[in-house]
Amino acid sequence: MKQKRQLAIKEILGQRIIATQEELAQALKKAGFAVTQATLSRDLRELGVGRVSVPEGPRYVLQPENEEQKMRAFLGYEIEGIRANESVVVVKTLPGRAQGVAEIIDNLRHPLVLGTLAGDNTILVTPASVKKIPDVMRVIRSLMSEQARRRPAASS
Amino acid sequence: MKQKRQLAIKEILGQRIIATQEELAQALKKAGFAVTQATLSRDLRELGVGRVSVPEGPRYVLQPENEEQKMRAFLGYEIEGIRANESVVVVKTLPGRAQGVAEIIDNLRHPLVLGTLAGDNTILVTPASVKKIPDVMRVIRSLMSEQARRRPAASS
DNA sequence: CAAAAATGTGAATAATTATGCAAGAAGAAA
DNA sequence: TTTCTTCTTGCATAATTATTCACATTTTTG
Repeated sequence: MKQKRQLAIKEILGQRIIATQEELAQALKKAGFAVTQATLSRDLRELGVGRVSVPEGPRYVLQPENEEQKMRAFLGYEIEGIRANESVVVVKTLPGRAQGVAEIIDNLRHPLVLGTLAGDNTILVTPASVKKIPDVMRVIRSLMSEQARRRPAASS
Repeated sequence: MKQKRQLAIKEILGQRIIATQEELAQALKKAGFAVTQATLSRDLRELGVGRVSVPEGPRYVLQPENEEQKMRAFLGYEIEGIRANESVVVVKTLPGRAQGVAEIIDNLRHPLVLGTLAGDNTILVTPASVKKIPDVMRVIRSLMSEQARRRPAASS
């Protein structure tokens, strides 16, 4: 039921203007989904729906999948490998993609990552501490995990 | 002062993660702007800043309203169709719009797209691999997604 | 200049959202 | 089936946001 309800939420938000979760609850009720505001709060979080205020008042909006999210969807393809020595982590990417991937890593603002330096197909990731290198590698790998089930990249 | 403060708000939101208006007030205070939550509520509305909840909790996000997105808003109208054979993807556009649309596709610098060649109303998109053709088509279709949503799909 | 209108703000509070907790449902394991 | 997890959800309430009211300041108008 949850899944269908969340689909219904997207449809409703795409159609009419919803200002509050209570209002959304009303609309859902008419569509055959009776839930409380608490559940909607959770649904909206899971859906990544945003709430923006405009002069006419607040309203919920489907967040347009932003550039970074789209980029992230392809990290699995772009990252060729992750290695490390005693002091830094090195990420190998497809040719010319290092800048883009580094950008995404930077934007994570992960406390364990001090910063990145990107060349053409290589990124140098500086960990907050050399002791955290395994953790940093895990973090970067986790970026690819979503894509793990897709077929491995085969180059032309 | 108000104008400078709102500029500062944008900067802060672009830099770090802000979960609440109180938190934003703190950050602003350090930047030399002492205001209350009430004022920030108004500022955020005027700025059109959004608040989205993610698994880690709520956070404020600058709503993307940039030029490219506006361009993309027209893509749905400009793209007439997307087809492919065993080796290339062909995008049909409105007369004279192929160059413009190809430009946008190029700017994606998507790893799965080697390059484009645009005529008057036809674009030839070369995929990184013929095996990736379905993915490439998906990518291009996703550019139109904003429009696709307006067409309410019948659902279960 | 004086009066009137518009603007900006804080304090208090109304409105709304997020969450801790507990309970029921649906599976998974034995 | 029984037991143990894992999900979902509602209730109550904590946390947060939006708004009303009052007041001060600035801007506009006559």
